[in-house]
Amino acid sequence: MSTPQLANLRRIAHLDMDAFYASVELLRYPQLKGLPVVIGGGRRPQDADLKAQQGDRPLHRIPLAAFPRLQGYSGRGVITTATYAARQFGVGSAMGLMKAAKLCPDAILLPVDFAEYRHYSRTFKTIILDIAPLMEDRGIDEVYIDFTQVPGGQREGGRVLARLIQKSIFDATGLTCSVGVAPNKLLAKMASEFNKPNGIAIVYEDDLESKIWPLACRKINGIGPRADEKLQQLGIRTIGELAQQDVGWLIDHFGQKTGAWMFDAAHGIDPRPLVLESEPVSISRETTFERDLHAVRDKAELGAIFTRLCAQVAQDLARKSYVCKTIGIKLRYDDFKSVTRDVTLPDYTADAATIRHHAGLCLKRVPLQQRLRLLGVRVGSLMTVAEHLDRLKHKTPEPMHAVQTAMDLELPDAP
DNA sequence: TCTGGGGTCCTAGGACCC
DNA sequence: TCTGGGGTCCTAGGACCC
Repeated sequence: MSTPQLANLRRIAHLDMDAFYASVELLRYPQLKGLPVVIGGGRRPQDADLKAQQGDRPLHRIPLAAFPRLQGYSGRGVITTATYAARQFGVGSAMGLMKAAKLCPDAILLPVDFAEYRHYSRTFKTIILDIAPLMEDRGIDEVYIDFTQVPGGQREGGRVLARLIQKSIFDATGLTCSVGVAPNKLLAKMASEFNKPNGIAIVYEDDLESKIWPLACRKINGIGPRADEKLQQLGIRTIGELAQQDVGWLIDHFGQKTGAWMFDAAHGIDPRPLVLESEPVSISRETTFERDLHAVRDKAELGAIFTRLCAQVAQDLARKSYVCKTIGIKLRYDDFKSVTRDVTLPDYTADAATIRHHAGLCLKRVPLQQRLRLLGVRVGSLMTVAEHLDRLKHKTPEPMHAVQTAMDLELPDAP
């Protein structure tokens, strides 16, 4: 059979699990189906015990009068996710618990259980990889998938394969997801929002004007609240309006890189390939205190937290088999302003005491009169332990400029 | 009753080198 | 002595995303 091979259209899918955390919780507490449920809250040491005791019974309702203090919440928690029933009330992620309680007093609050979500995350990604091997991991509940060369990936513009993946995930987990399929990641990401939940949307190049241009600029992945506000001040609200602008004018207002990118994005152009694997750039731990702390008056408490954060970072490095060369801190004052300080060492390390020492020196470089609400420890300039050992073994005293200098010095002797 | 935690990438200035 | 230009690394801050 020598059927002429039709040129395959590039078909990129974006898959987004629907209300992921909440849906996982509904698997555990099916009696909450249809009710407004929010996931989030502060850290509560007793949550694990509560969960064990209560079994499949729902936990707390907010606000229950004196919520949150009586229930042990710090009052500083935010909503991580909400069921669609809760979203009807205007409750959404990143919202403070107190505000959520006002908007939807009958919502049921569940504490987050990352171990459980990670389990389901691994499960659905494994299912996808079995069907379509080119997948970019975009976090716990999102992926991009290249449909282009997958058998059936071109049928109905990708709809058939999207349906197969949806069904496979649902059959294995009971979870639903939404899929957008388009010529590139940018458009696929937008398309996956079109028919939520449990929807599929197919976008072709020719759909740009009808399906993309009417959308708000904010729908472009990469245009956040700040850029959106600036665009609005310039009188630009929709992607279509953005597309009408002169690229030079956009560059004047947003800089070379961002301006040119915005112009391309508004025209549906996105050349980014899928990133199938990547190495971490940094590892960090941070915590918001139950109450604002003062560097002097709460020295002991702060010191203990600081040391614990460093130990956690060191543990993370060890668990992931990395060493680091840059050590830094982040703190947030009671007025919510943040500062960072970091230092790059001559040698790599993964040692908790070393991290604690240099993080401590960083802390000394920062004003500490004001109360603090958050402290964080971060390490960067990472290298895998394997590569680090390898370099030590081969004694490559890396600095390339030194090598270059040596070569330069030899040049006059060359024939 | 303000605003979590874990990341990535970009910008911009200064140091330092060629 | 002055001028210039490119490149890399380091540091601080900020936008954005999940």
